[in-house]
Amino acid sequence: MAAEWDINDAHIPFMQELPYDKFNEWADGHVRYIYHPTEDHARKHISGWAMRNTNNHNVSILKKSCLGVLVCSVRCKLPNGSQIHLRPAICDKARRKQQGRACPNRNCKSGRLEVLACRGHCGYPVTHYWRHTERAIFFQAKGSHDHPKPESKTSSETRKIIGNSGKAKSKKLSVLLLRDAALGNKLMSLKATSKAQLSTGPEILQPPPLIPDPNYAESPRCSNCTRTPCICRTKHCGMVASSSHSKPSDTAAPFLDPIGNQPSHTLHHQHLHHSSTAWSTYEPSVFSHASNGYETEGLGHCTSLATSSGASTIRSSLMNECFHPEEIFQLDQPLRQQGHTTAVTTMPPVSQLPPTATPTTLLDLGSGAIYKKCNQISPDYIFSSANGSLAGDGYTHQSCSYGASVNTGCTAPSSDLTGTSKYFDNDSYGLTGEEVSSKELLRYIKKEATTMKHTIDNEPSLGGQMRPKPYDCDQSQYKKAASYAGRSASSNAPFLAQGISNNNSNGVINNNSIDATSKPTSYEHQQQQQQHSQDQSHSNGSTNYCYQATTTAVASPSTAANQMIGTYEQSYAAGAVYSASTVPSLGYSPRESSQPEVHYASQTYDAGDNYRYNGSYIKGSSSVHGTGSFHSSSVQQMHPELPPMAAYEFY
DNA sequence: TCATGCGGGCGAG
DNA sequence: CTCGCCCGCATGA
Ligand SMILES: [Zn+2]
Repeated sequence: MAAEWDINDAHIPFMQELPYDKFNEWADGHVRYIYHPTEDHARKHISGWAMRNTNNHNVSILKKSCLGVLVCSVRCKLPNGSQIHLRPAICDKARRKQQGRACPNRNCKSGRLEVLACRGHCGYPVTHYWRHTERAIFFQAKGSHDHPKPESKTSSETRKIIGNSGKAKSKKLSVLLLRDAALGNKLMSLKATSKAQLSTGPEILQPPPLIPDPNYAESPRCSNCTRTPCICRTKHCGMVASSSHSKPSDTAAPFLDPIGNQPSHTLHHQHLHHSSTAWSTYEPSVFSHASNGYETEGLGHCTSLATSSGASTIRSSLMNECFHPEEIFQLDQPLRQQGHTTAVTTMPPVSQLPPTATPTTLLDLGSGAIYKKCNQISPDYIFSSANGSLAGDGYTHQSCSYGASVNTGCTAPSSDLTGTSKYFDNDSYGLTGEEVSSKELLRYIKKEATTMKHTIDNEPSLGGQMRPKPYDCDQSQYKKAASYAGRSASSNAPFLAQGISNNNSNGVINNNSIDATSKPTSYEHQQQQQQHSQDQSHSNGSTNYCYQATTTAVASPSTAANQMIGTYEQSYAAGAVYSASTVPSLGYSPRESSQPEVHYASQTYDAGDNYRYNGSYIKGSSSVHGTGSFHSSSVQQMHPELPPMAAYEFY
């Protein structure tokens, strides 16, 4: 896992080989993924969740917050037992319109659609961050959705089409929903029945639980918050519910209330089981979605939670509660009968699609969990433990990871250099050049510079520290993070620190860095299965996947080669070095723990920073690099045109 | 009409 | 300062 990096980091460590993750449409929980620049879904910032763009005052990082899901005010149930979970319109205006509409469920007379707000991140909507670099598209999610999955875009689109054709849109919709649900349920049931099925999505299934556990286990923190003391409400599936509790009851409350009535509240209180029940209502839809992503969400959380709590059993129970495959199936048929055979027909595809179309989602889940650990752990641990060394686990991981990364970095470095050239290439594409000139850039730069300096010294730590922050609940986390950053900076982490703040922070730049986080997924999958057990151990043990720290990193310095980076890169390189020494790299990899593949080298920045800024800020423009060296990793989220280079470099 | 991005601004903490 | 959010503008389906 690449947990090491954080999107906000001014400089992300880059690895020679990025462990690209499969696209996860339903990323949930604190996960980080690294997608290939050519990954279409990633380029489009697609998500099964209804994510709306939010202004974080950071050109280099696109931030999106979850709008939750449209549910029936009465929480009516569809024939199959599932509930309606429509996709909220991203457009505020359109969403308002949606809200007053009558529930599409034929059987629901009085229900009206209302938005079930997401408060999965410490009481606030789950946020997704996208950062584009030449070689990769970095994705990071903060928070675990405390609501059912909304209809997937594809399904919603289908509905629209159908609706258009016919009038009984609502009805048709309901049908569709049911189908979706059914599919999802089926899928779920299948999953539940055997992991074997996982094949396509096996990862998904397993991962979630596993991942969560470790993370959870390791850190006292709540998955959501990451913080040790869970600020959030989360805890279990209950996360949501719990979260509501814990957190701000306020926020939570609203959330619940809307639902209607009882449900949410009860659920929360009840906790898992109840929650599960609650979810169950939702779940159907969720699952359906799941087809795409797979339900990781609902289940995942639950499972993860459960697992953490211990409960394989729980899980099963949850599954039962949540899924109700039987119901689903039944439903399906009815639905079909109702009509839209077409829809039905479509459905199947959908179900299938998930795997194919949205296969990534599966992975994500799994990976996500893993990541979390790494990420969360490292950061948290780091913080908590301090440094180090110890920390054992977390740290160790970090160290490990870092080390690994470092190593990689080292190795990478050389490559990087070459890469640098690549960067240029990249730059060309990515950045237009422009520079983002904007104030922000300057700000970032300043920040980076400052941070860089610090970081440089410490870079290695970066990953670790930085990351942690991300996960944690915002406030505390952020704050902490910041503090950490500072701390780390002193120590090492600086980089990350910079970036961390998503929102307004400017700091971030695109670097390339990737962390291993993303890898995790890949690893995760692999690892997961293998590791799951490990993961847990992880916590214990340490290492796990991750990152051992090999020192190899050193090479990285060479990376400095990165000259290109000039600034950063070098810094990174240095960082890498550091990492080697200190850092824990994130390494994702568990892969080899020992080996150095990764290379993150985080560079410190110095001058380099500027580049980044350029790049990132530029977003596209930055051609800046022109000189070649830049890597331009431009951040531009939007255009990831560039193919990933082999090397990474920094952006 | 919307989905999406961008970015100014405000307010809370 | 950091964040969350509201709001408007612009673009492209
Ligand atoms: Zn959400």
